[in-house]
This record gives sequence, C-alpha cells and structure tokens, in this order.
Amino acid sequence: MVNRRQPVSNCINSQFRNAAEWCALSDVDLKAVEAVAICREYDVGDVIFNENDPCRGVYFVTSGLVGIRKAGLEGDSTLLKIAYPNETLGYRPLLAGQCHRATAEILKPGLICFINSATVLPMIEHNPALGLNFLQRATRELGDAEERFHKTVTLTLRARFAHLLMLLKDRCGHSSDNGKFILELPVSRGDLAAMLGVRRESVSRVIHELEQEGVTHFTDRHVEVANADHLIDEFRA
Amino acid sequence: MVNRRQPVSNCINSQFRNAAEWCALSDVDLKAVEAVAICREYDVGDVIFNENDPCRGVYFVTSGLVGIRKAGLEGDSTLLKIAYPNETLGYRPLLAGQCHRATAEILKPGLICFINSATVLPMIEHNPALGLNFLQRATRELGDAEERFHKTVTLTLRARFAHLLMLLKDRCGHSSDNGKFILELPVSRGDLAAMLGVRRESVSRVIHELEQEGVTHFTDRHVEVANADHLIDEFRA
DNA sequence: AGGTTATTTTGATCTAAATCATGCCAGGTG
DNA sequence: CACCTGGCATGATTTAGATCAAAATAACCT
Repeated sequence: MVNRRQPVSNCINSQFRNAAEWCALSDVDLKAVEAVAICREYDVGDVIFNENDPCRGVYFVTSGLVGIRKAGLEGDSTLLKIAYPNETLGYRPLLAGQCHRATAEILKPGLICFINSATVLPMIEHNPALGLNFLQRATRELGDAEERFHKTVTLTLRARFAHLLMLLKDRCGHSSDNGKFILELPVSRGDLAAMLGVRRESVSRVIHELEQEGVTHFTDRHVEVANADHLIDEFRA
Repeated sequence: MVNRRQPVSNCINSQFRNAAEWCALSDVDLKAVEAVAICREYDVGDVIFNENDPCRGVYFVTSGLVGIRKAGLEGDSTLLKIAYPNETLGYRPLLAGQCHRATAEILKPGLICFINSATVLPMIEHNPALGLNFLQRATRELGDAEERFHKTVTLTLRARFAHLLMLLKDRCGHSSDNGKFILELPVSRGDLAAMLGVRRESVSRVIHELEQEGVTHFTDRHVEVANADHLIDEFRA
C-alpha cells in the first residue's frame, strides 16, 4: 500500500544528471525529463510496479532501497535484485517491449521518480550515447544473471552464501586494512534466502555454521568478517 | 580442436543482411563488414572462443548449432544457451567491456563468421537502430535469464524439464493440429542435464517417468508428445 | 508496562536429486 | 571378428536442503 503520495518537485537534480546512464542527456532533454517526472516518497512494503503490469516508463531511485521480486506458484518468491540509489528500474521490460516480469517493492523508504516511456524511449532512440549506456548496463546484468544461474546449480548453499556476502560487501560494507570487513545487511534473513533460492531455515543454519567456525559474526543485520579470504575460499577453491 | 580452416568468402550474404540485429545496417556498412569478416567451417566439438578469452569481436552463426557453456569447479558444466543460425554470439562481453564469460562450442557443424570489434563497435555506436536492436536482444535475454533462475529454484526438475521441452519445441519441433507435436532434440541427454543444472542420471529418470505415464515418447533424440497441455500443466498448475 | 504479531532460531523428519556402481547397446577401429 | 569407447539407462545408497513443528527473540502497539 502507498502511504504517502506527496508529489515532490525538482527531484531531477544533479544526482540524476550524474547517474550512470543519464549523464549522457543534453540540457534540453534534462529539462524535458524534469518537466514530466513524477516523484514520490514510498514506505517500506510499498509496491512500485507489479509482475505482469504493462510497462509505462522507468523509475529512478533517488534514495531508499528497492527489491525486485518474482513470485512462485506457492507463495515462495525469489529476490532477483536489490536496487540502490542512482539506479534506474524498469528499463528492461521497456526496451524489450514486454510487461514487467517482476515486482518492485520498497525495502527502505525513499524517493522514486517516474519518467514515462513516451519521454524516455525517443531519447534512447535518438541519443546513441544514452542507448549505449543502457546497452552496457543490460549486458552487464545479463552476464551477472548467467553467472548467478551457473553458481546456483554448481555450488552448495554455503558457497553461494559466502559469495553473496562478498557481493553485499561491495555495496553495504566498509572494509578495513587486513581482509577484515563489516557489513550492514540491507535485507532480512528471509530475503537473503529469497536471493539464494532457498528457505529461511537453511540460511539460519548456514549462518550458524559460519558462526561456530568463527568465520563470521552476525548480530542482527550487522555482520563482521575477520578475513574475507575465508569466505572467498568457499566458492573459489 | 579445429579441423577445417578453409576461409570462405562471401559469407556475409542476404542471410546476414536480414538477420534480426543486422538488418539495420546501411549498404556501406554491409560492404565494410563483408570486407573484414572471416568465415570458417567448424566441426562438432570445435571451440569458437573460451571462457576468459578477451573478446575481440562477434560471431555470426550462418549455419550449424553452437552451445554456450560455463565450466564448474569439478568438471560439471552448465549449458547456458543454444545458438541457432542467424544468431550473433559474443556481443554481450563486447558491449559490457568484459572477457568472454563462457565457452562457445560447436554442437552441429556449420559456418561461423567472425567480425572484429574495431568494425562492429563504431557501427553500434553511430547507428542508433543497430544499437537498439542489440538493446532489445540483450534485454530479452536478460528477462529469460532471470526467468530461468527463478524457475530453477522454484520448480522441480520434472517441471523444468517439461518447460525445456516446450522451449525446444519452438525451435526444433513441428507441431500438428491437436496439442500433439514432434521434436528433434538438438543435444545429448548430458547436455539437456547441463541446461537444467542437474546430472545426466536425473534426466534419464525424469524421461523414464514421463514415458511410463505416456506423456512423451522418446526414441533417441526423437521425441513425440501426444498433448502439449500435459507438459504445460507441469509448470503452470 | 503487558499483550500481540513478525522474525529468527532450532530440532526432528522427509525427500529430491546426487553419487556410486554396473550394465546395456550402437558405432567405430585394429 | 573381438575390442573398445561414448552415450544412455537403471539400481542402491547417501546427502543437502525442504518440510513440519515448536520455541525463542525481537518489534509493535495502545
């Protein structure tokens, strides 16, 4: 449910102007985007778009955190991706000419700006640099998706969990000198499980194991890892 | 191993000109591609490029069949994709600015044309239509890859196998009037297993099951399915 | 506070698929 | 021909992770 619906003006600011894909926009186009963008504050649990919804444009994450989910037949869902600030959502179905194939749900409250396809598509079509930026983004994500599939069928849960921690480290962690790092998990255990394609209980057990062996130290969503190499060894040796 | 190395001229013909992505090329660019393309016959088992090889350009499949594989730590590999004639391979790492992240291996002998990145990249950068074609291709594949991940962690092997048969039907099958269809598998059982992320034996057992129940009739690589709905029910009900 | 609802952990089974082992058959090849 | 070799099937056993069932913990109200 959407709790707050205050439209916010001037959301297309320097943050947007400098974002990975949109930095290719001309001043004219930026103004055009600014004119049509619809920005809104969302709360945890709010849904931005649903699986199978027609795709009407893209969403720019100004702040907050968004989870991209796919629902399974029996309540079991997978978390495909966490979108961080400065990311653009929904470009995939827009450019593939498809409906949304996943649901976007707010994990951490924030400001999301909608830009309709009538505005975005012509820009991508006529601005090669912008198109290339999305092309790079799409091909990178495709590589990651293929990697993920390969890892899920090839590695054990334990190895995949170690790998996931390393990926999250790059986004939500700050590491000190010697292999040690500290990490604030952006999601619940249940969502960690949904990212790995397993059950909550299985994640609990893996964490328990790693704790026992002193590889990690979990306190709620706060994680300390004494030596990153111990985690890396799990999936590269 | 590459057995035959005869360069073949004039491989960039009307087939290439009409291929999904390349139809956007101008006559001038087509000539330029024609001038630099290097075409070669490959035999079963030949490798076009290897995982971690630097990406030097793209490969157009004129004829034959190519498997895109990723190797696991212990000999276990996954088959990410089968490339059919008229498909372009290697565009993903090229546009992502990465090395090849999978190996391309010939499944059925055919003619493959190489076009170096120095030729291709500028064309994509300056021809928005061409870029858009690849953008559509990449975003579609990304959608499929996400779908695949979701299905592998959500569905049973049996359901996934049924789904795979339906996908292969679209490429290698011809269906008659009432739900019935016939399918010539393009790959071995082992490769079916590699596509599903399971072991050969497990695929054998699923096939055995479906046979028993009269849902399918396998004879070597020839498959007959009396009613496609029986397969569809496996993963949609 | 205390009561109510999520989230997480933990334990006891259960099961799908892996693993190990063996045998079958068709296609080459000396 | 006998002898491989590679792809496939099948049986017996093991195991990683699911499922079922409680507890323990944390968060959330009034």
